[in-house]
This record gives sequence, structure tokens and C-alpha cells, in this order.
Amino acid sequence: MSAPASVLPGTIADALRADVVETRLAPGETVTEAAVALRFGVARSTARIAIEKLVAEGMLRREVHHAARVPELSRDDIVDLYATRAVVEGAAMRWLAEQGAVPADALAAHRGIRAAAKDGGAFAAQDIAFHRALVAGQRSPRLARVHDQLMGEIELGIGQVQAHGLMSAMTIAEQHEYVLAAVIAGDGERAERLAREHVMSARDALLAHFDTTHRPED
Amino acid sequence: MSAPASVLPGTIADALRADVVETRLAPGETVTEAAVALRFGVARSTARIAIEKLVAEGMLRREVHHAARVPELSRDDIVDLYATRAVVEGAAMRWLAEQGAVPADALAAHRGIRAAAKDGGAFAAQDIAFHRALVAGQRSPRLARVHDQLMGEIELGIGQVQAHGLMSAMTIAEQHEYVLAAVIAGDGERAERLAREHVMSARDALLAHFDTTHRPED
DNA sequence: CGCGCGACATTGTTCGACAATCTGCTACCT
DNA sequence: AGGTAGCAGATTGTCGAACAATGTCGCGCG
Repeated sequence: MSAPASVLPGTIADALRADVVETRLAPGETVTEAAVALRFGVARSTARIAIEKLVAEGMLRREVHHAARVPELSRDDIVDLYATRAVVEGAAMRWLAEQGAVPADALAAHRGIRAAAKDGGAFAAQDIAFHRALVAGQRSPRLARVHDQLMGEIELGIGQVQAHGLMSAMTIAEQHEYVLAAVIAGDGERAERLAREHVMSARDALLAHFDTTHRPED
Repeated sequence: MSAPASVLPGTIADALRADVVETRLAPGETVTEAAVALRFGVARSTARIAIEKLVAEGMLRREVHHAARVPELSRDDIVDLYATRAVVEGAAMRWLAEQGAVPADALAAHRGIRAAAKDGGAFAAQDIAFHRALVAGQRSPRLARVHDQLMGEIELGIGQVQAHGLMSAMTIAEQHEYVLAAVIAGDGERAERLAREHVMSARDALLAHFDTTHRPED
């Protein structure tokens, strides 16, 4: 992650992150420093640092003197998040293709998604791992850092896509394969375009779901 | 900034940031929590938060159990930083052009640089303000956040460009004007290209300076 | 000369306290 | 009845002191 800090707050942040992605913490719920401190048996100062880490990632939001909340992505949030994600992941795939090598962890995660497509299991974690591994594998550590900062909210989105069955594991695996093929072929232009299209198709699935579950005036 | 936290650590971080950009803190110097706490008359915990903020921005670096240091950008750092910056600012200028309006603060900063071109004054702060205002003015808050994360190191670079006279204020002002013209004309494609070229020309100036001041084997 | 060991510096984490700020409710005044 | 002032509770923001963990540097000993 961008700011390593120390291990304890990081561990707590990881646990909370998992809670959010796997929807044990629903959007709208609040996370107070005292509650986190109690639950993990650490000082409030330590819990506070963990929460601030997640706020910086965009996985929690807070205003001064208010408890942190799990955000509900608004329509505008979704549009903005995925537009930015398309820019960053597009550039990452272009640069990855220019190297021509695909990281092993990305391939492992990809196999996991294909398996889920057969047995109908969960794939959110594998999907997240796939994207993270690809971006981490390209040559620019700073582009990876920038992507990491978006990952918090991206994970919120991926979690929703899976929780509501907005895209099948099969569809996702297919789109991933197109991108991988372009990367292996060393075709940066095509890799960038396909990555952007993949992101946009996830965005459209989320938006369609959003529009059917929210009244127009919401 | 990305994680507002509270005001006190933010204020201290701002003061330290100015120290770094204006080279009162030279690359290589260390910044300890105790020193910051003493200097600003705050608790070490508060100073620590300020330092961590700057570390997250890339304006300071630290390893665990070591004092934070003002980084000296390596050649690879410069190449990577400016490549990433080109992607982000390029996208920002494209989107800004699609809106067609230039933020007022950006114009004010631009006038400041032109003034410096005439009277030979400092322009680093204005240059930083110019880029920040432009990116903050486009429609995507997340792209702005991502840019903010790069700003710490970008400011290091801009500070060096000015401190060593690598580019004249006049040259910079001219390149800015080209970008502004494209934005006002609503030509996203051209705005993106010119922004990237501007970034690349700053990068090349820095690299040339780097190569003349470092032995090849460094 | 090299190696271990001990003093020192610095960060990592905890705890407890208090101030500042926000929310919602109550009670009073009109 | 209605609006408003202000009190009570919750929560964060900052402090200060303490101790543990870790890293650095130099000194002395073999």
C-alpha cells in the first residue's frame, strides 16, 4: 500500500476491508473508533489509524467529528469512479503489453474465476486479485500506487456486481482473456482499448442495477 | 487533500511541504517526529500524523523504525513519475477541454508566471498552483485525488527545475498557453497531447540536469 | 582486524484524559 | 401549538507520558 505505516493498524484495516467487500458491513453503516478498538482489543489511537487508512483508500468516508461510514456509491460516484479507473487501468495494460509478460498471480486468479464460472462459486476476491496483480505487474510503481488508491472503491463496486449477480463469472473471464491475449501479443493499443471496454461493461452493469433499484428522484 | 483528517496535522504538513519545495529542507535531510513536535509545539502523535501525510503524498519517504527523509529522486524515479503524471494530467486536460471552461485560479497563477518571466522572480509556487487548479477544475473528483497523490513528488521536481534554472519562466508560460488555448477551444485531443508534451519537456530538462550532475555509475 | 556488546536514537503502540464539535431532545417562552 | 435555546450524550481531535521494538554507532575485547 502507499503508506506502509506499521503492521498492527494495517492488519486491522485489512480485516475491516474484508468486512466491507463481503458486505458484512453494509453501505450506510457507521464504524466508530471506539467500536473498532473494542472489537480488536487495541487502543483507540491504533483503531483510528486503521480507519484513516481506509478513508484514504476511499473504502470509508468521514466528515470531521463524525463517525466513518461505509459509502453508498451514488450514480455520479459510479460514473466518475469507472471513468478514472478506465484511464488508469488502460494505461497500465498498455505498459504491461509493452513488456509482454503476464504476472503469474494474475493467471492464478484468472483460473479461479473460470472455476467459479463452472461451479457457481464466489469470484469477487479473485476478480479483485486479478486486476490488482496485472496493475502491480507493469513497470511503473507510481501508476500502481495510484491504482491502489482507487482500489477501495473499486472493490465496493466489484462486491456489488457479485452480490447482485450483475455479471456472470463466465462473461468476466471471457473479457479478461481478451485483455490477456492482447497483452501477450504485445499489442499495447489493443490491450488499453479492451481494458477500457471491460471496465465500461462493468460500469454499465452497475448503472443498470442502480437505475432499477432507485427512484428517479433519488 | 484526499484524507481531510483534521486541521492541525494538515497545517503542519503544509508548512513542512513548503519547506521542502523551497529547499529549506534539502534532499537527504531527515525529519524526525520529535523535531517536528518541538518546532510546532504539538504532541508527537500529532507531528507523526503530519509526517505520515507527507509520506503518503510521496513528499517524504521512510522505512519502519527510521526517521523520514526528503527523497532524492533517482533517474528511474523521474522517468516513472513523469510518465504517470503525463497519463493523469493528459486525461485531466482532455476532460477539462470537454467542459470548455478554465478555472479562475489557474488563470491567476498563469499571470503570476508571466510576471516572473519579466522580473525574474520565483515561479515554482505559481507553477504548482497552475497545475493543481487545472486538474481540480475538471469534472472528476477522483482523477483530482489521484493527481494529488502524485503532487508531492511533482512539487519536488518543479522545485528542482526552478532551483537549477532548468527551464525559464517564459518557456513554461508559453507551453501553458498552448494547453490553455486547446482547452478553451474545446479540443480535448489536442489539450491532452499538449499537456503530455509539456510534462515530457519538464522531464527531459530534469533528466539532462541529472545526467550532468551524476556519474554514470551512480 | 573483526566481532560482540552496550549506549543511544527513533519509531511503534498503549493508555487515559480532556477539549471541541455534532445530534437530538427537552423544556421553556411566546 | 410552534419555535428556539440550551442541555446531555456520543464521537472525534489532541495531548502527554510511558514503554517496547528496532535500528545505529562506537568502543573494547579477543
